[in-house]
Amino acid sequence: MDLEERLQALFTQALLACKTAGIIGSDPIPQVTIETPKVAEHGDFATNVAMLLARQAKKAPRAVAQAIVDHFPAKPAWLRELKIAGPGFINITIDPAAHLEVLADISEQGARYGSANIGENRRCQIEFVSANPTGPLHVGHGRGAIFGDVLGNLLSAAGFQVTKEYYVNDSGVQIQTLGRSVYLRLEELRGRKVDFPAECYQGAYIADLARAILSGPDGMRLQGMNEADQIVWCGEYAGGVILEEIRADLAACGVTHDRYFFESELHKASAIEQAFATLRDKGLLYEQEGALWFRSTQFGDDKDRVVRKSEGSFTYFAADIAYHHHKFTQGYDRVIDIWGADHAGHVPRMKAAVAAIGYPPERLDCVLLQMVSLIRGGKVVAMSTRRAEYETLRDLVDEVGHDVCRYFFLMRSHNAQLDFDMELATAKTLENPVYYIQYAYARICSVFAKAAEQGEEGGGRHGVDLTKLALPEEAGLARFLGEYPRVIATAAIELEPHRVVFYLLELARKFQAYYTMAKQDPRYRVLGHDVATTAAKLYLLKSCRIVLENALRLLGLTAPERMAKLTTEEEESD
RNA sequence: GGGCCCGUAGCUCAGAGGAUAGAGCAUCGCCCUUCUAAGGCGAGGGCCGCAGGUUCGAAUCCUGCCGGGCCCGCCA
Repeated sequence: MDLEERLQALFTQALLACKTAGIIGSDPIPQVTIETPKVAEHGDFATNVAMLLARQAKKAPRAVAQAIVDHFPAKPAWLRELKIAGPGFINITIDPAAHLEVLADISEQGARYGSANIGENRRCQIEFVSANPTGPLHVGHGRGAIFGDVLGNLLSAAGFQVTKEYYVNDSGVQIQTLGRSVYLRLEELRGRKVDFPAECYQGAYIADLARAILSGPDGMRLQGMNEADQIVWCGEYAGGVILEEIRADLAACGVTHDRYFFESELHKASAIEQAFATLRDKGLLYEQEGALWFRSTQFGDDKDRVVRKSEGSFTYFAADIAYHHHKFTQGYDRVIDIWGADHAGHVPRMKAAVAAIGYPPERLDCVLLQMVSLIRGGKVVAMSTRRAEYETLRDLVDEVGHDVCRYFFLMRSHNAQLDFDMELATAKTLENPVYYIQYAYARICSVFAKAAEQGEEGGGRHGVDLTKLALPEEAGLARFLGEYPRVIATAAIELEPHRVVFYLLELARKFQAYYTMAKQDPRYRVLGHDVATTAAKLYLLKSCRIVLENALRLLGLTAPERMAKLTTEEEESD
């Protein structure tokens, strides 16, 4: 139990005592929240519970606070002082050494430190990227890919059994169009003059594919097929090749899915018909103007949706219903879809579908990622999928590197639009927060290397004298390390990985500040003290290293033990 | 016209009922005999879009308005 939980328990006891004494009414006592004051003079912790109770107690908030303090259980040794302040806060001061206790937990739990059991081992599927295999991934997909990957790690750390899945639309119009696009380029190569239609994929990669087919073993065989068969073959072939390229691009930024689920599997298993049977039994399907409609308005959508077009084919949404039906029959307790903000309008219908097939819609979360703009030279790079004028994810990763790419996609709330500023990501590497964080980690490793060199012992679990960590920054650092599990828990509950990014940056800052103090004040040096002091300081550093490493791993960033010296801008101009 | 997201320092953004609103970048000043100065310390800079309301207390919750992004198909 950490300090906040212990304080919460003590205050709850005090409130019960007040209730027994008749000072506060018989209403259920409120949840005691322990917060961290922004100002140091307000103590280590504070609670506002007296102000919340003032109304029902019909007393001034400060009087209620006084009563709570009077009825407080016997103070444990680590609790120094309770002080009533301001409009009715109770400020709490604790023995700084108490903050250091967490170091033993960190040391003991190692890579597991920060994990929680919110998920209680429930199964959670998270679906992301799911781009149609009709062309390379662009930077917008990159955000979804890295966000999804890290959200998966986060939920895994929070105690869910996570499966990361990619839904592949390998049938339907888009693959037909892809096939036709490749086929037409093939015809061009064979010397036929063709009008390349606007709705076909314009990118140069289409012609590249056609060229590869023509010069490959299938080139001759295709000649013997009729046009329709050639188009089908081209679609399947190109889709397969492009999907492999997508897979490779994802791998280049450290994203792997546990499973690729193909839309064609749904068709093979007649999953759409089966899902429809369920809906039809409930009277949720009806025909109108030759099309088949799903009564999504019964579940809060603003209009009913077509699931089978009047020309007979299913809509994309029909397959989505079947797919989500499938997800839940697979035994997932929880399903998360990660979509671009342009799909916001799909959320009500998807939730409606989940409810209609008989699952509580809360079991589906749709996380919407706002749009990404790539900034070069202070200007937004115009992108057009239609004209195939866009920056690919692969080019971005190649240009800025794996870690910077991931960090930049993760550093914003999913509700905020993301400006991916290439100037910041590349040219100003010295101010880049990614390197700053990694440098903190490398510095710790370097101290340990030095310690080993000099034969100084430390970081061991036994016999560490924590009283040797008497500097205020040391208690502060330990305290901040102690907040890590809470950050993970909140981030997991809110589905907000960026909270971990901000925590990590702040931890790096706190460490760097502490470390640099040694330049002015030898007490801040880690090595070179008496054995017990050095051992204690190394023990603190070991904990910092564990938390940095755990957070970096969760975000999928590398934790380098040393960093190559980069050149500064002045040096470059020499 | 309707829906979703956003509006906070010069710029990019955290903070989502608490006390004196934060960080990075940019600007200015100071600090290297030492475990990596790729660093640290400090300063300036804010009607938290506007107007009402709820509350002991609002950047945070509610309503309206203004500005920006995305969407509103028997497309995917």
